Amino acid sequence: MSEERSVADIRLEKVRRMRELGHDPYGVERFERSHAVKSVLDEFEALEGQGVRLSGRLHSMRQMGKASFAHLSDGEEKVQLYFRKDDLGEVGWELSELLDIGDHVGVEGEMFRTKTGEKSVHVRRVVPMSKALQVLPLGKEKEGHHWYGLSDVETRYRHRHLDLICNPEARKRLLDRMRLTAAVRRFFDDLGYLEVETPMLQIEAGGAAARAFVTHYNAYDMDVKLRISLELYLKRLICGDLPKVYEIGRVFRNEGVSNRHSPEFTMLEFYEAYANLEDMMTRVEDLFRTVSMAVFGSTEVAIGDRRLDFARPWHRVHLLEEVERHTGLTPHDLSSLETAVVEARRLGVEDLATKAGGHIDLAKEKNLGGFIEKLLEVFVEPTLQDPTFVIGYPIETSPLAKKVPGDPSMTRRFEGYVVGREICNAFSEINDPVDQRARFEQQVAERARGDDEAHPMDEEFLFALECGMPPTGGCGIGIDRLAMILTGADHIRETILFPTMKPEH
RNA sequence: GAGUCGGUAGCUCAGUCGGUAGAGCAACGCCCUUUUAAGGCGUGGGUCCUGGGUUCGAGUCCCAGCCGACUCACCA
Repeated sequence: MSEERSVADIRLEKVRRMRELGHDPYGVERFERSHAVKSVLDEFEALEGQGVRLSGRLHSMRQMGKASFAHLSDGEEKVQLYFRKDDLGEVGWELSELLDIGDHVGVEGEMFRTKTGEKSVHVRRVVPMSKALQVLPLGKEKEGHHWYGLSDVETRYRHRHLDLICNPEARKRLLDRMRLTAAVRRFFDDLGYLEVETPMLQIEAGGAAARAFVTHYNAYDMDVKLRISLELYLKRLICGDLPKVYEIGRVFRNEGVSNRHSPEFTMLEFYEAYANLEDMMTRVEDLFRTVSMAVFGSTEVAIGDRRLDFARPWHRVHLLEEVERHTGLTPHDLSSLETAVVEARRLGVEDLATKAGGHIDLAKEKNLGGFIEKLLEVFVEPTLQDPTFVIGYPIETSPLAKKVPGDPSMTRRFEGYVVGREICNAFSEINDPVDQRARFEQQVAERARGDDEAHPMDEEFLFALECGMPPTGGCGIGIDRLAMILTGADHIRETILFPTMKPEH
């Protein structure tokens, strides 16, 4: 017995047999189809009895003597194929008998309905175009139930092609994400923005508070870092009198992973000269409306158990007012870390945080700005279900944003929230080189005190500012998270084709 | 980084008290010219994640490690 033959051996034998019959599946270079599968189903009434040419992958097979049935998928829809020995001739029939689930084929035949009413192709010619040497997790299904599939998430991420073949929901979500990116591009192109590309390898990675990946540049024998944001180079282009620029690109942050964090993720940043914070809000509102229309065909999107309508303007609230509303801490209480901690103790903020499902340890708070953002995160964020802009962020955590006139502790910065999740970060950019230098110096001092995520000094950027930058509004949006929210994904990896994974062994 | 849970056939999973490794789908052979979870008869298939240990005997118990999931911490 030859029971030790592997599936691959058996299928390679079938390839040899096909070649003996005069057809080399791997020799085929092209096959011109007349229709997409979806269109032969949609236009069936007009096509019934007409010849069609289709191509795709076999998802199921039912052989029954001198006839057989199969389902062909072109990635979008599936249609049934009907093979009959009498109609295919000896060679054609034998070729069809050598087919397996997973093979790519082209077929020629006419549309008809079977006894049970299924729209099908009565195949007159079959052209095998590649053989699946591996067993694919495909097979039988009926009315939503299926007797195959790939649910192990590790396998789905490591072998994403199998996920794309077998799991229509995963496939749709990933495709939606790609269409979303395309819609974002179209949005900015239509507004007259210029799409640019800036360096990924940098001597010092700046523009955000994060740890960078380090790699080595052999030619210059020096270590370089992978970018953690797009910000500083894009603003240097604003300084170069490119008044509207955007970039969609990968940034890298050497930090922990979670369902909302991937070490490499796709950032959108856009900058517009002579525009301010309020203009950026308008841009974000327009962007969400346009993108949801382009991807989902509606400005109304169901997210979890909520229906959001991006046709409506977003709520606008002020950070300190919201914090006061939820904690009782007044702007005056929050004028210094010391008084803030005293007042927070008096109000029992730690217990309130626990009740709200968060955690605050007053003894651990190091600076006022960080504490305020912590309060925002624990008490305010969960309440921001409808699209909302939170305006006015503390200066310590906003080293690239203009100060609020008359209030040197606050900046002209906002973040946008949807279903309690932060989705964008924007500000009126600092264009005063003296102010910017002072902010960097503050950051460098933080770094010296052990904060390895503080911004480094960037003399090149400062030089550009010194040459004159117009007033500018800027905004950053994490594309993966945007896709997560809009497609209802519970893990960021569901929106990334090939998420970072440790090697299997 | 910490805690909890998981890893058994190509896929989805079961495996009792420690006693010969199981099912469905997929695969292979035969029959079957409108089936659709096609059907009938038959067959093969395992590094039970890895390495140690306990035991007459380990998929099962113990220890260590690897990979993953979830929760938490940092971050967007």
